[in-house]
Amino acid sequence: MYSIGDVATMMGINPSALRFYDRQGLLPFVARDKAGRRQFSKNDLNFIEVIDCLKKSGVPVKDIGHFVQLCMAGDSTLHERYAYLDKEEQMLQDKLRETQAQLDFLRYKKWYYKTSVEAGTEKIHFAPGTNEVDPQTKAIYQKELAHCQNLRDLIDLAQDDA
Amino acid sequence: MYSIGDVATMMGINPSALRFYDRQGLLPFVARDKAGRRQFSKNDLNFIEVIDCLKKSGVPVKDIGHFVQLCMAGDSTLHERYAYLDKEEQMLQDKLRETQAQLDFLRYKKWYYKTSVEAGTEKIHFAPGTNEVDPQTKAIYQKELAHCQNLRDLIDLAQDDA
DNA sequence: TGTTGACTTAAACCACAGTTTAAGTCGTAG
DNA sequence: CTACGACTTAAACTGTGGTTTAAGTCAACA
Repeated sequence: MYSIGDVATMMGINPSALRFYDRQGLLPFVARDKAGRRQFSKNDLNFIEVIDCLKKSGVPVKDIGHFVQLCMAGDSTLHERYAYLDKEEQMLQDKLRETQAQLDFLRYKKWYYKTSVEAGTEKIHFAPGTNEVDPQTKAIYQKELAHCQNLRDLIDLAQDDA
Repeated sequence: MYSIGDVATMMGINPSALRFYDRQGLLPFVARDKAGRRQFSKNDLNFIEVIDCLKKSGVPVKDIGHFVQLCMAGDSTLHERYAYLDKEEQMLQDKLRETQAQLDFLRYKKWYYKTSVEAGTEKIHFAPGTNEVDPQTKAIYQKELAHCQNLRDLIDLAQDDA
């Protein structure tokens, strides 16, 4: 059995946060000693691992509470629990794709600034006679990207960025 | 030139959110017409694309404001802007790895529930004579994962999950 | 020449996810 | 036996990221 402080240390979660989760119905399984102190079992830690994973995946506290309720209800909710995790898997896969898209865009801008730094001015990307970025700039990057061997050569500034 | 409503529609951002970003100093470059209405240029949309990317990457509004200030300051900040995006690239790469780790864990739990549903009870994963998950359960999954051809066969329930 | 509809502002309001505070209860080590 | 540290609660507070409201301005169209 572990105290709330033990769990907080082991899981890297603030004790106040654990009490907050308890208040929100995420920890209905946690036992208490005679003095009313929370006593976490080894199995409780498995639960908290799931809760922590869902939390880090961006699932709202109240939704996690719903899942915990299903867990408390026994074998009749097994299918529903599976379906819930299946949905979350899809969410995470989407999130992974989105993050990748943001990374791709960020790398384009890194290239934009790498080449600007090398040229000493951002103007190399402006449409002639304006202070606006040439609409073709991104297409140029994408062409270079398609032809390049090593992404790092394309977007990383040599050494001196430290 | 585009109105705030045009931009909101094109970028999929609430007009109120755009005004909020402006108040927070994220849109100092936006022009106004005689009546005080915001007029967004094509180049402003490039900026908003960057802001939107950073926002979706989880960068706090005030940090984005700092980056925008650098952009306003001209060529002398090119290197700093590059370094900023380089740091954000690392952040996003870390985030990608974290999300992948959460996905891996979620898939373990999907397997846990798939096999439980197939058995009709969660008890197949409990240590004998207890109501606690056997500490070896995850190791069993990882062994099966290492040997399996197709992840979907391992963790997806046949058809009827619809 | 109204009267829409889209815009403007400041200020109030909201949800979410905790964190902090204040007051109190235990168990144990000196 | 008392003092300390770790725990308990309810309630107040915080920060972030907006959204909503109220009151007003303006351009264009019937």
